[in-house]
Amino acid sequence: MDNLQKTMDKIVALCKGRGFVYPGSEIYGGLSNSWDYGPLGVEFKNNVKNAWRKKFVQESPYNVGLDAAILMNPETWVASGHVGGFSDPLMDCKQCRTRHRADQLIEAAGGNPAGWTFDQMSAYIRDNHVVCPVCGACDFTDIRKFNLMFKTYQGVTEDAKNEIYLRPETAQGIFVNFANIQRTTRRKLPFGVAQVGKSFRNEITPGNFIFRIREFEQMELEFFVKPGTDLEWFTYWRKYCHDFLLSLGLRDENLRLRDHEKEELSHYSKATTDIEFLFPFGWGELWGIADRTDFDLTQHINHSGKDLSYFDPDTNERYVPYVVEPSLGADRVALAFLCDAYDEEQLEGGDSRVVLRLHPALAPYKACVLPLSKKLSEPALKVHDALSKHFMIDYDESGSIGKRYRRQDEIGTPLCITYDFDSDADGCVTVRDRDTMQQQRVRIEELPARIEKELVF
RNA sequence: GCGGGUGUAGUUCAAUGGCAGAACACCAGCUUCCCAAGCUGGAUACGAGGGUUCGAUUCCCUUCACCCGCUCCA
Repeated sequence: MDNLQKTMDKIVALCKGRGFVYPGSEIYGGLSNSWDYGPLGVEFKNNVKNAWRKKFVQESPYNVGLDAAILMNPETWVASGHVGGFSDPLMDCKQCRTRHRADQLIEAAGGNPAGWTFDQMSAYIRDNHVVCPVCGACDFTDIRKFNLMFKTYQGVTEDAKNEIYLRPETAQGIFVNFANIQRTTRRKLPFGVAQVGKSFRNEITPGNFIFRIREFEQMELEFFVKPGTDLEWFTYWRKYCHDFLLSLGLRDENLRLRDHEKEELSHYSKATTDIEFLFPFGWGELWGIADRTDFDLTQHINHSGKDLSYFDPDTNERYVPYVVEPSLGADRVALAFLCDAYDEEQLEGGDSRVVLRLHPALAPYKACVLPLSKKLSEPALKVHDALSKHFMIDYDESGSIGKRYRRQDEIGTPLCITYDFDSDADGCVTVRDRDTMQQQRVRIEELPARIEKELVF
C-alpha cells in the first residue's frame, strides 16, 4: 500500500507540475476537495468527453444529445426522491466517535424506519438498545440531517421561497425532457439521450484526488426501452461500455464488472452492474449501469401531471418506457486513464523515463514539433503552424533533443516531429514514437495523415 | 464531521529562537545536435492568522489544506 500511495502521489505531483490538475483556489489556502484542470488537463478531459460523445452519440444509431440546465424546478428533486430520500439521518457514537446512519442501524436491528421522523428513529434506538457496531455502546448523538444536495437561491433576495438546488445528477434533466426529445426527433423506442455535465453532491467524505469530488462531471445515457426488453438492453450497454474503455487502452486486468447484490440496489433500480477500475488506492467505481425501470418517468408523471407515456405505433400500445442508465464519472474515468497510462520505464544504462502511455485520442497534444537546432526554428514553426490547423500540436526548442523527447513522454504526446538539417532539402522530418522510441522519415505533407492514423479507436 | 498523521522553492530533502541551503526541474546565454551532456548566469519556499519574544520558519494557540481510517457515491 505504501508503494501504491507513492504511485498516487507521483501522479498527483505530475498533474500539478505539468498543468493537468491544480489544487483549487490554491493562493487562498485552497478549498477542500476542489481541483482545477490546467492547460493540459482541460485538453485531456475534453478528449475523454469527446471520445464518449463519439461512441455514444455520433457512432450510435440509437442516441441523441442534450445539455440540460444545472438549475431545475425544485419539484424535480421531490419527484426524483432526492429531497426526501437523500437526506441521510446521521449520528455519531459518543464512545468511539464513529459515524453511523440511523436508518441502517435500525434496519440491521430488524426495524423498518421508512418514513419515520428522527424522533421516532431515536426512540427506537433507545428503546431497543441498538448498539454501535464498532464498539458496542449505546450512546449516540442526536440524529442530524445530512442533505447531499447543494442549495442556493434564485433571485437576488436570499428568501427561502426562492431556494433551489444544484443538480445532484444529470439524469433528471433528461427525464423531464423525454417527451420533448421524443417528439422533436421523431424517435421510436428504443432510443437514448446522452448528456455530459456537472453535478454537485455534498459528499460526507470526498477524497482520493479527483476520484470523489463534490463538484463533478457525469457522462450519462438514459436509454428508453419497451418494458420487458430492459434486461436485454442492460446486457447490451454493459458490454458496449466495457468495450469503450478497452478501446481507449485501459488494461483489462485493471477492470472488473461487479453486479450489485439485491440488498445493495438503490430504491429505483432492478439491476445494477458497476464497472470498476483498480486504482492505486484500490478498486473504485467508474461506471454504474442500472436498470431504472419506469421509476423516474412514473415519478415525473405523478408529480407534474403530464403524460410522459409513449405510444408504440408498431403495436398500438401506450406504455411508460423502462430506462437503462449507464452513468460514467468523467473525472473518475480521466483519473483511471492517467493511472493506467502512468509508467516509469527503466532504460539500458540505468536511465529511466516517465511515460504517460495515453491513447493518442486522449493525449493533450497529438504531436510536438522540435527543431533539431534553434537555427531551424523558422521552418520548424511553419510545420507546427500548418499542423495546428488540424490538431493540438506543441512546439519546443529549448534544451537537447533527448530532453525534449522526455518532456513530451511525460505528458503523453504520442509523436515527436523533428525538423533537421536535411529537412529543407528532402522535405522530410523524423517522426519518433513515444512507446517504441522508433524513428521514421516522413514527408511533411504526409504528416496530417500520419497523425490522424494514431487517433482512431 | 470524528480520530491519527503531514505542511520549508515546481519536486525531493536539509538546517536554524538572529541573512533559510542543496539536488533535480525551470528561465536566459554559450555550446552540442536524434533520446535527461557540459559551462556561465538567474528567478522561486518556511500553508494562513494570532500570541510569547528585542527578534519566531523554529515555542504556544487557532485556522486551512492534504494523506490514512469511519461513512457515502458517478
